[in-house]
Amino acid sequence: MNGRSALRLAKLQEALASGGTLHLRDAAELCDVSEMTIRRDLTTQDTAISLLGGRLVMANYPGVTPIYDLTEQQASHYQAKYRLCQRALAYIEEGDTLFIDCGSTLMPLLSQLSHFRELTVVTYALNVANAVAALPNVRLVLLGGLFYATSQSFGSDNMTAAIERLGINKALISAAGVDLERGVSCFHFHEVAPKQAAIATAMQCLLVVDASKFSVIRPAYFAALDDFDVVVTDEEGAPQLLKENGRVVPEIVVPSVTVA
Amino acid sequence: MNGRSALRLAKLQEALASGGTLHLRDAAELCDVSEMTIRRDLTTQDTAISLLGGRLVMANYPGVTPIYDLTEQQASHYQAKYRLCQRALAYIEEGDTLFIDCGSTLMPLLSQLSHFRELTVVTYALNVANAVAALPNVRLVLLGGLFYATSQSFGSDNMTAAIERLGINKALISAAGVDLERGVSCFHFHEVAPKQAAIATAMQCLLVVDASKFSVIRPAYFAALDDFDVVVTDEEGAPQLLKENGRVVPEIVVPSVTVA
DNA sequence: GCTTTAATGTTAAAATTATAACATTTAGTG
DNA sequence: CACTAAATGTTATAATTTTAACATTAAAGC
Repeated sequence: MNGRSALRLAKLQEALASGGTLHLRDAAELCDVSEMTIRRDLTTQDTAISLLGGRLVMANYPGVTPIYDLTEQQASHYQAKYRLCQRALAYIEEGDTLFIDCGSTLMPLLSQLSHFRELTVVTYALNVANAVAALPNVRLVLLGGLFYATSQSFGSDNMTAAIERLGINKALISAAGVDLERGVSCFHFHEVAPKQAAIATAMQCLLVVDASKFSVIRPAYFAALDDFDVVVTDEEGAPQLLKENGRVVPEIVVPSVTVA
Repeated sequence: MNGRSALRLAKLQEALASGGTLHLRDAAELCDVSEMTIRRDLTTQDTAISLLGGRLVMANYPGVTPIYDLTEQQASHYQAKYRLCQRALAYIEEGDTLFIDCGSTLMPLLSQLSHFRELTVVTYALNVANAVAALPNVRLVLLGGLFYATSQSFGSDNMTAAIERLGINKALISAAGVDLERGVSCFHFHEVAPKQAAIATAMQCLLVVDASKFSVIRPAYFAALDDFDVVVTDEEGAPQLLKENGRVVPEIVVPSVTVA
């Protein structure tokens, strides 16, 4: 290693600290060395900076795009999710006040909300908030508290009271497990209060889950299946699965597999 | 414009929502069109996605690297901000519970927090929360409410009560204006309650402002100058400016201009 | 169903970026 | 001060990305 190299990287890191990119040629000029030297600094030394298309960007830096490639699988997985949300979208109307649950299931829905004139979204998830914050037509209410990184969501002891004060119209709930006997469950206990409060206040409750969640039980049970008005899912078999044993289950919507 | 194009972009946006990059060739395959079409989508339509070195990355997305080029001036401007925060950093100690104000001033501080073993950060700003959420060693408490896009922060009527419940150790406050007579002010009224509550509860209050804020008055006054224990600023003239008229002002820290 | 236009695809050339090999400079050592 | 080794610079070449022009296909209107 090399002291001068480390100094150069520190300088560049400072310049990039609050975002933005710096062209390799400018970085070289800034440090008064050749482009090749900067290149070598980046490959030789251990740094938070990546070179992407001739530009230096912060990688693996808090809150900043990590530079890694999405695999094709990962990318195509979004397609399935996208279809699921497309169906849930049919239930959303102009002017609604929506409760959006945490997790990744409902994320594809959010960008679609830009097509409405005016909506309100209530959430306790950071990733949901970020997506909604970018939409000028959607009023965002974030329920704060202590941050739980695993679910990218917040928990607090007055979550229930905070939710009950809001005029939530429709609740879109996701889950990690759905079982006819035991009901609907998730991984984290701090999610129970907001989910239950939302289900209690909302006029209409939608459970949005892909079929892999059926017949699965997770640690934190939060609702019975018939607390929901609609179950939106993505596989043909799911309705039968739910209806067997002669049980009454809510309306089930399965997006047709043939989507353009 | 074109509906199909918008759909493709929404799809790609979803795929990129949680960070990472997607190669143009994979994006084309995912959408089942040619690379050229994706290229055109990105240049024709208004999108949060940028093409950088053949890879799609999120740009201008909350908490994610905005893709713009830093001019050499800008790059050195970050150095100034960084130095300002570097000085404020000297006041932070292991185990502190920090209140971090909204705005861009304190952002360079946040990445530095990774060097501590354990901290707690309380904030009502989305950009701050995003930066802190990425730090595994920092406990994050976000004070939620209605989102105000202009300041990337939340406002609610029980902000004061929520802050008083927390054991905040040190408050790092930023401002848009500082005036000897009128005191310290900001742009948005919803920021007043959290700032005041934090100043009231914290054991130590730091005002972190660059010198351009002096002798400036903004719509929402929230504190007097001597409500603070320390003023951290970045210009030699500032202390004199504050001390004239024989007024008592808090300890002032000016980062030395001579930094390697 | 024909015409027209918009959308998409294809190809080749230009520009840019990455890699590798070798030349030169600089710093340290006896 | 020469010698050595590390660091940096230079150049040429290869790979990739961007741009532009034109061909093809699909959609919309009459």
